[in-house]
Amino acid sequence: MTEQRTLTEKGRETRLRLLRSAEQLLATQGYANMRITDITSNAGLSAGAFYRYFTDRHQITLELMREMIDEMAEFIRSPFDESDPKRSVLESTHKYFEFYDEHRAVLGVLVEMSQTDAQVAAFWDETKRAFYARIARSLRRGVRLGVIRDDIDPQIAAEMLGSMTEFYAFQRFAMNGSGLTDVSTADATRTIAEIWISGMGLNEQDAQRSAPDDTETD
Amino acid sequence: MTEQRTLTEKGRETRLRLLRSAEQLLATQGYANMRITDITSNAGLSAGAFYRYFTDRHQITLELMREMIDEMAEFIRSPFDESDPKRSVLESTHKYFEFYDEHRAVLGVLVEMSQTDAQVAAFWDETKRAFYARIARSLRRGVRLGVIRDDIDPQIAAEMLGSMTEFYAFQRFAMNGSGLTDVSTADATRTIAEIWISGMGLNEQDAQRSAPDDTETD
Amino acid sequence: MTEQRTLTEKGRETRLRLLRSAEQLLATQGYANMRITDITSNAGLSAGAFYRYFTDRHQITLELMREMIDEMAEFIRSPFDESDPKRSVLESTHKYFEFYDEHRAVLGVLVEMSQTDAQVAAFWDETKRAFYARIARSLRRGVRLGVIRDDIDPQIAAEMLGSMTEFYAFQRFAMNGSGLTDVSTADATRTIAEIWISGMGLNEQDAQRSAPDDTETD
Amino acid sequence: MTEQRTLTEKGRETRLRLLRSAEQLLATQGYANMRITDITSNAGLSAGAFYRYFTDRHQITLELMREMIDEMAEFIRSPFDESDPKRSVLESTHKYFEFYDEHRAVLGVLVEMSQTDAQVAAFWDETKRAFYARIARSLRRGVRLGVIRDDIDPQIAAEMLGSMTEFYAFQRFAMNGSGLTDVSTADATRTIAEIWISGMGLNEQDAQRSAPDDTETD
DNA sequence: GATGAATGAGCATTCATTCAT
DNA sequence: CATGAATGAATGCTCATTCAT
Repeated sequence: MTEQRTLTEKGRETRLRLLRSAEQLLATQGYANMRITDITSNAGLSAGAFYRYFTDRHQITLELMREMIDEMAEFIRSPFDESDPKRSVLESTHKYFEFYDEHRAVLGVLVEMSQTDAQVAAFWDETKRAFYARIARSLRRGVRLGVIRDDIDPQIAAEMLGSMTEFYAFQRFAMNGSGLTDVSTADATRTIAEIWISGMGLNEQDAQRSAPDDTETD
Repeated sequence: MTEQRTLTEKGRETRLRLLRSAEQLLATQGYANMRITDITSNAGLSAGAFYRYFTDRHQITLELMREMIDEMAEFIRSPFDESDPKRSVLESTHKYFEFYDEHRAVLGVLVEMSQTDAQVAAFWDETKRAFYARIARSLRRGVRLGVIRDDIDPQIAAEMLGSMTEFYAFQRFAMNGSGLTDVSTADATRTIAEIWISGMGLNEQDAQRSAPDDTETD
Repeated sequence: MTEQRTLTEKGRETRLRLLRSAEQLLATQGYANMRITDITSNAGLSAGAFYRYFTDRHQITLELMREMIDEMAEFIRSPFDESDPKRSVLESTHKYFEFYDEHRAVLGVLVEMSQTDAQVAAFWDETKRAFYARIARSLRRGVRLGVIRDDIDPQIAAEMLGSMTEFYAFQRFAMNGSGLTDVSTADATRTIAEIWISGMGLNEQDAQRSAPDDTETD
Repeated sequence: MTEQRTLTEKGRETRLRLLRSAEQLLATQGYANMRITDITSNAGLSAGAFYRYFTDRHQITLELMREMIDEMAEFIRSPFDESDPKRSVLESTHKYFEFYDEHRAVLGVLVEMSQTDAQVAAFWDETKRAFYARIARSLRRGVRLGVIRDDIDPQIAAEMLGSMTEFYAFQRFAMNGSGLTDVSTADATRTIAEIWISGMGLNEQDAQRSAPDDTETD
C-alpha cells in the first residue's frame, strides 16, 4: 500500500526520513546507482519499511521532484521590475543560483533521468517552459517599454538566456563546477547579468528614463 | 579478453557493427536501459559475441565518447576570424549545431552519465574546458583588437556564452526540443549570434573598422 | 551483504542448513562440481537465499574448513602419554581415524583444493604443521626419556609418520578405500601403531622400565 | 575428430606441443583452472587447433596420466634386492622421489581429480595397488627370508609404508613442501629408509646373513 | 508499524565447441 | 593444418518485492 492517508505521527516522520534519505543518495550517487535498500539502510530502516510509503524508487524520486517544482513555481512567480532591469536581473540570477544550490541533488537527477524517463522529461519540459515563458514575458514588456531591442524574437532570446543561466548553474552546483573556472558566485552573477543586459540591448540610461510603473503580476 | 590483438577484416566489421548498435540504443533508451543483449541482438549477433570486442557496456560507451571527443577536438581547432566576428560567430554556431545534431546520442548520454560516473564526468569536464578555452582565447584577442568590451572577464564570459550555446543545443538536439519553442535552426542560430555579438559589446561598425588582419592560428 | 550483522533465530538456522547442504555436496561431488544452486536446492531454498549468508561457494567452503580446523586443534591438544607409548599411539591413531571419518567430506576437499587454491593450501599447510609439531614434541620427549632412538631427526620422523597416518586415513576414509586392501579399522590401527613403535625404535620393555612420570603439558 | 592416425610430421609435433602446454598449466594452476584456450594460447596456437587432436581437457589430462603411469609401471618393475634391504630401500626411495619430482604436475592433478572424477580415481587406485603390491611382495619375501618380522600383515604394512613415502613425496614435490620442514632430499631419504627398516623389524646383520640370491622379476 | 527472511526474475559473463575461410 | 569469429548453454549474482512474525 502506498496511500498516505491515515498515517500516524510516527508514520509521517518515517516517510519524511525516507524522502530525505533518498535525496541524499540522489545527490551523491545519482538515480542509476540508488537502490531501495540504500534508501532504507541510510534511513536506519529495514528493507520492507520502504513499501509502506512508496511503491518504488521511481515514485519517491518523482515525489522529490514535485517538492522542488513547487518551490520553483513560487520562484517564478516572484516580481521582476523591468524599470530597473539591471538590478532585477542581478537579483533574479542571484535567487536562481540560490535555488539551484539548494536543490542541486534533485536538479542533477532531473537532467540524468530526462534522457531515459519520459515522465521526468515531461516534467522538466514543463518546468523549463514556465521558466522561459516568464523571461519571455519580461522581455516583451521591456520591448514595449523601449528598453530592449526589438530586432530579436523575445521567445528564442528567453530560451537562450535562460539556457545560459540554467546550464551555468547546473555545471556550477549540480556538477561541482565541472568545466568551469573557479570564481566567486558574486562575480559569476555580475558577469551573467552584464551579458543579459547588453545581450538584450538594454541601455541603462534609456531604461531609467522611460520605465513606467508597471510591475508584472504573472 | 577484449580488444583482441589481431582482428581480421570480418572482426573489425563486427566490432563497428556493435559500436553502431550501441550508439543507436543509447539514442533511443539511454545508458541506464541499454542491455548487453540489446546491443548484440540489435546487431544481429549472439550474446557472447559482445565480449570478444568489449568488456562491458561501460567500455563500449566510453569508446563512443572517445570517437566523438576526437571529432570535437577537430572542431575546436577550426579557425575563428575575429576581424569579422558576426560572420564567425554565425559560422561557428552553425557548425556547433551540426556537430551536436550528429552526435546527439552520445552527447545525451554524456549528460546522463556525468551524474553517476566519475570517468565520464572527467571526460566531459575536459571537453568543456577545451571548448570554453577556445572561446576565451578568441574573446581576449577581440579585446586586444578593440572590438570587444574590456569590462568583462573573458574566461567567465566564455563559459557563460558557451553554456548558452551548448545547453540550447542539448535541449534542441539531444532532448528533442524539450522546453523549447519550435523555430528553425537558422533562426535559432541567428538569434544566438546576436546575443553573442551584443552581449560582448561588439559593434559591427567598430569591428569592421579596426579589424587588423590577424587570423588565429591556435 | 554477507555475514549479516543481526541474524534472527530462523536466519541462523538457515545458515546452518546451507552449511550442512554444502558439506553434503562436497562429500559427494567435490568442490569442482558443486554449484550454488545445488547447495540451495539441496537445502530447500531459492538461489538468492545463499547470498544472504555467504558471498560464494569458496567462502562457504572455507567456513566448513574453519569449523573442522577448530576441532582438529582440539584433537591436537589432547594429551599423549609417552610413558606408555604403545597404548598412546593406539589411542591417538584411533581418535585420528575417527576424526578423519567424521570429516571425510571437508578433508577430501582440502586435498582437492590445495592444488588450486592458495588460501586453502595455506590453511592445510598450517594444520599439518601443527599436527606434525605435536608429534615431534612427543618424539623429542621420548628421546629424553630414553624410550625412542636418538639417531633420527624427530622433526622429519614426525612428518613421515604423520604422513603415513594421514594419507592412509585419507585413502581409507576420504577416498573410500581407494588403493587399499579391505581390512578392519581395528587391524589397520594396530598395524600402524606397530610401525610407529618399532619405526621409532621403541622397545616396550625399555619403555615400561625407564618411563618417569612426566605427562605432556602444552 | 580426435583420431591420431594419419598425422603428418607437423601434426604430431603440434599434438606434443599441446600435451606439454597442458602439463605446464596443470603444474601451475591445477586442472580446475585450466581452460582449453589457456592450453592453446600457451602453446602458441589458436583455440580451434585443440580439437584436431583432443576432444576436451579431460582427455588430454588422461593422456598425460597414461604417459606417467607407463613410466610408473617401469619403475615398479625395477629389481629390489631383499638380501641388502637397507641399500635397496634407500635406492628405491631415491628413485621414487626422483620420479615424483619429475611428474609432480600430473601427480598433483591425480590427487586433485580423484575427489571428483571416477575415471581418474580408478586410475589412481590401480596405480597404488600395483605399487603397494610390489612392496607387499618384497615384504613377504623378506619374511620368508627371516629378515622381516612376521607378526605384521605384510599387505597392510605395505600400504602404510607406501602411504608414508607417497604422501611425503606428494607434499614435498607436488605441494612445494607444504607442511614440511625444509631438509635436503638426501636427509629425508635416509630418515624414511630408517623408518622402513626398523618399522619392519629388519635387522641388518640378520639380513646380510640369510639373504639368498633371488631377485624379484615381477 | 517495522523487521528481515525468502523469493525469483533479470542480466552479465564465461567458455567449450563448431565452422567457414 | 590452422585460424579466429560466432554461438549459446550454463551459472553466478543482484535486487525489487512479498510476507509471516
